[in-house]
Amino acid sequence: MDREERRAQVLRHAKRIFARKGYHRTNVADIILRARIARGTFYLYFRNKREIFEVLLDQALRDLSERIRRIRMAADEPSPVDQLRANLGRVLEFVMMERELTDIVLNHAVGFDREIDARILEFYEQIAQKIQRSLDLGVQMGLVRQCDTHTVACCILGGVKEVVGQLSRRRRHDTDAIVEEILNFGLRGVARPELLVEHQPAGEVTGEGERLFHAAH
Amino acid sequence: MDREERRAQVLRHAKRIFARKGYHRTNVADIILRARIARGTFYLYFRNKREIFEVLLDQALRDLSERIRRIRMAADEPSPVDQLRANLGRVLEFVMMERELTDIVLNHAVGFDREIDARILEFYEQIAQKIQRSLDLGVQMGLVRQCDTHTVACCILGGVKEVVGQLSRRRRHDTDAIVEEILNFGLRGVARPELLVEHQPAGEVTGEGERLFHAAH
Amino acid sequence: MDREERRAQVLRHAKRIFARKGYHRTNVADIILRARIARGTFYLYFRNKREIFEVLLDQALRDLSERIRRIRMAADEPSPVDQLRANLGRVLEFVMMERELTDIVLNHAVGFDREIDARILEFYEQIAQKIQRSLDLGVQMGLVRQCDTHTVACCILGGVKEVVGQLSRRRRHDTDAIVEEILNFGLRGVARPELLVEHQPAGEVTGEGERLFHAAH
Amino acid sequence: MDREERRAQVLRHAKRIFARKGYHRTNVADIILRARIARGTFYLYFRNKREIFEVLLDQALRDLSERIRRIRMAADEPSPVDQLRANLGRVLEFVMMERELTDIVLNHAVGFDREIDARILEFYEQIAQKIQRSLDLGVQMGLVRQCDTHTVACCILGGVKEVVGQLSRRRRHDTDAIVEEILNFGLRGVARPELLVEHQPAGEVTGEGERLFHAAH
DNA sequence: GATGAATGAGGATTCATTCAT
DNA sequence: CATGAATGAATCCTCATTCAT
Repeated sequence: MDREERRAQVLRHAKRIFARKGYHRTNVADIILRARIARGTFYLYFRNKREIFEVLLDQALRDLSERIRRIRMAADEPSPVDQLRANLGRVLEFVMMERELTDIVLNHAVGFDREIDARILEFYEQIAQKIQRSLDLGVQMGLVRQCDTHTVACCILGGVKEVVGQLSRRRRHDTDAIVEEILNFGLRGVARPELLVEHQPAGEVTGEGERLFHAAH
Repeated sequence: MDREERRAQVLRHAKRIFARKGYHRTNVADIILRARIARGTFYLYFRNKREIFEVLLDQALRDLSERIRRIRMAADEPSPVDQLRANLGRVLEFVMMERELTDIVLNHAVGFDREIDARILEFYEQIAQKIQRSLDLGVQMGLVRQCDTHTVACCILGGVKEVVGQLSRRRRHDTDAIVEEILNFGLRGVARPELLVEHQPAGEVTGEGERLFHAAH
Repeated sequence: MDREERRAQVLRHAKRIFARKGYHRTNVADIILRARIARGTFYLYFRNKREIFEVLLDQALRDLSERIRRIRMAADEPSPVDQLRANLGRVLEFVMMERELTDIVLNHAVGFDREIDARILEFYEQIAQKIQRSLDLGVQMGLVRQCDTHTVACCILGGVKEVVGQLSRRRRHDTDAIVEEILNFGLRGVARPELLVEHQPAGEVTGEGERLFHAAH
Repeated sequence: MDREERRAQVLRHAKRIFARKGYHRTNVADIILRARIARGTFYLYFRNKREIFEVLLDQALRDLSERIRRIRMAADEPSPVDQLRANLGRVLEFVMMERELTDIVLNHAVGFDREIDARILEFYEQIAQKIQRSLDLGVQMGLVRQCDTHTVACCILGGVKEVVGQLSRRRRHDTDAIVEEILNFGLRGVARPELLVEHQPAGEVTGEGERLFHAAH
């Protein structure tokens, strides 16, 4: 077997175990047992237990980072809302595909080690900043109401994290609806209220979302 | 020294250490060193390392639970929004007072042990349910828009958790403003849009919040 | 409460616990719990855990020693067989009365500590010697057949120990019959054969024992 | 070094130490020091301290059990007395070869742990039963006098145990004579008296044994 | 490269004994 | 005398990592 292939195989097994038991309760013994390799072989591919965990973590963080793209306001881009929707969709797609990695990022990598803690914190910090910058832009453009964009960005990030945690735990697959629900909640939370209702008949409830989401066009 | 006093003293020290280093990296040696007691003395007050952690965790969960009260609709109660505000205020007050416990609940108690994991999950689950029930009630009363209240409840819970995490990390104290910010974001996210803007001049932004928050009166 | 009385009370409780769990598995905590005294009080009456055990052991060894009397051949003494019978009877009486002490002497005091091991070994050694001397005397008097009296003495001692162990474990009380049985077995094992059968009709079996036991008169 | 070889080596050292100091006073440190292995290596071969002790105990009990064979009455078998002699010989051979194991079975395994206590008790119980069954058979065949075979079996077992204990402590090697002595004592203790003396001249003492022992032919 | 036996530092827990009140 | 909180040495066991084959 090719070196990279074997390494990937070990990573695959480790991922499942770390996700299930967390870093501390996972032994090297667990990993080599599942990966069907010898103790020494493990150390041929990874410097130590910590490294294999970091590789997995980095992989997840990098992938997630790529899935969350900056909102662009160019004329040839989709509407900001559509860009948000696409971001959210990609994140949830990752979650559904990589439940184990999600679990690791979300739960098992905190309170672990100064350095790794810091790395995760920084990752979330970056996302929060991306969100905050988008909000600031929205305010400038008259789409987002005046608010403490830092706190609101946290709220949004936290909301997504919590829903993501739920999803990774449950076997639900109706991600599109959930994306819509989060988007709806978040946008209403930040939108300037004038953009939400216009000449709307009392009973009609479902249609409004669509209007909001496309109001920026 | 009185028994309870001594026990509390040990707990106090353990709390700081667990918060800083997490359960696994904290030794009994660390705790007894800080608490200035002998090895055996520790085991006089706690069956084992796990127990002292559980005591701290339970203490936090119980305290937090008490701070989050069910929204009541009786005539002699404050408005629902005021009740929400009070809940949030009490939670943030706890966070500021008990940064270490907050840290433990938020970060260090997950991926630890099936049983403790389950206990924390259940705690959050209960809060999510409280939120969801409030939302359901709001929908019935025509205050909250039609939505997937489960997902939205998750979003709200997650938002609060994230902000709380931020707060426990930083030395900020403007909690009242933050409470207001979260409330504002959350309420707008769920309120029926008609309740948000009524005959409002375009420029006026700040006044609208107040109206919303007291709309239920 | 009087000092000696209290000491005796603690000893009584310790005896039961040592018998049931042995020295090593018995904690000072067990003893003070049962005796309803404080930790420090224990050390007021006994230097340490070992001492209380030794007191019990010595008590048992001394009592037993007194119950096993040297066989005397004076004209005004009962027959040697009756003296043996009386010895055995007294030993079994002790066993039935002091099951716990018996248990301690028999089982829980070996492999414990060089010194205590030696003391017990010496005790048994002394009894074996008493038996051996009696046998030697019997040989001289023409009652006992030629044999390796040391080995035979061991056999006899061991036989009694084993039966005693059985008795202390079970709730049987027919000690007299057992005394007779042991005596019968042992005497036949050592008696000169001529003394066992004399002009005896083939079928008669039960009577012979009596003749043997009183043959020395 | 081969796995089994290494394991055996550790067992060999542990055997000596357990025999000398007993279970409780023996540390794992003692064992690994003697066996010249690292702490962890010990736990590679044995789950814990208790297990290595049990392995040794079981080994002894199994070996001993195999050395004590049921007395068979078939025409092509040696005489019952010869079978007894062979059994005794094999037991004493074991004792001389495996003094340490003998010591463990005899002394260091009692009052240790409910389960192990029970196992040893059961072992002796089984031997006692074997003896008792042989006695019952002897009674049926008219070789053994009427008696409480249970008690007598205990006497015989105890006698052997005591002699065995003596042997394992001392450096004697004249086992054949001792076997003969025990046999002689035991057989006389149980034999029907008519079988012991027949037309025997007064002075002749040594010959009688032979006759008895071969009477069953 | 692959193996897995060996290592030993590290950490949790117990319990006999002391001593201030 | 009596108490029981405090002590800390002793001991078992785990597990990440190394290294000779």
